[in-house]
Amino acid sequence: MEALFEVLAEPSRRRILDLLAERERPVGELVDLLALRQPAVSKHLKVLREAGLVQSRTDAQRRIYRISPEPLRAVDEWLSPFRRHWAGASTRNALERHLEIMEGSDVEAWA
Amino acid sequence: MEALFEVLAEPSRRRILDLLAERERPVGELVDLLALRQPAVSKHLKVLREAGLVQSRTDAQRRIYRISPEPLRAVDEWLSPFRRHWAGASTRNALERHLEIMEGSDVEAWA
DNA sequence: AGGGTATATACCGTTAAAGGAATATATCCT
DNA sequence: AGGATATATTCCTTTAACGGTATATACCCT
Repeated sequence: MEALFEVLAEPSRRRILDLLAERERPVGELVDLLALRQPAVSKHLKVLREAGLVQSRTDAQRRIYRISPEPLRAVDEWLSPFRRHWAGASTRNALERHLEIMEGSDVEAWA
Repeated sequence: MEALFEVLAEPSRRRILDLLAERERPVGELVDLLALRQPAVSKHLKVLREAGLVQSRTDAQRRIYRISPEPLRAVDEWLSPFRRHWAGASTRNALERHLEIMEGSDVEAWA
């Protein structure tokens, strides 16, 4: 597996990214922080590495992982077309409400 | 299934969202545009509905679907900690893109 | 009422991801 | 060299997502 969104679909992998966004960490530290055994963490790290989301460097027997967030730009870009839609009720401005009314949107009809 | 990122992990579901970001569409139109049978499309739409990512309204026998992108804000927010790491000049571009799209955004307020 | 169209649901088979235990690999230290 | 530590890999089992076919449901029209 290596499709970006599928890599991010795994909660533990997102958690690892969150933890590495704070600071770089060795595998053992991630094992302590996640409710997973070391092999599971190593496997998630492998997936993240192959997706280009993390990098590792060697420190004696340890591998120190750090974030490599470049690929996340793709997620940001994918969101772009939706940003224009998600001006929600609290943030939508008067003009938008006005236009919506003038277009005759039947809000009730939408489940 | 209903965890947001897992919903988005499915390529066909993202494609549906892309298509609905352009305009609302009935199920049959999505079936024509995707390389999937109608039941598969309906199932993806169900998942998207339960995730709050689409809404449907009835038009005779047809169901017209449209985007309901509020949940995607969570993805945008999840990305926040990583934007700090998108180093260099392009970070500024991403920020500008972001602000540019947000309605009523006041650039001063982001200083 | 009955046939046609549009969509949803039920059921099934296939496939793959995820985690654990065991083991391999690499490095350190004495 | 040999043992200890840290991480990666292999193998196995379980679980669930996905797509297909068949069928149910809803609405239209004559």
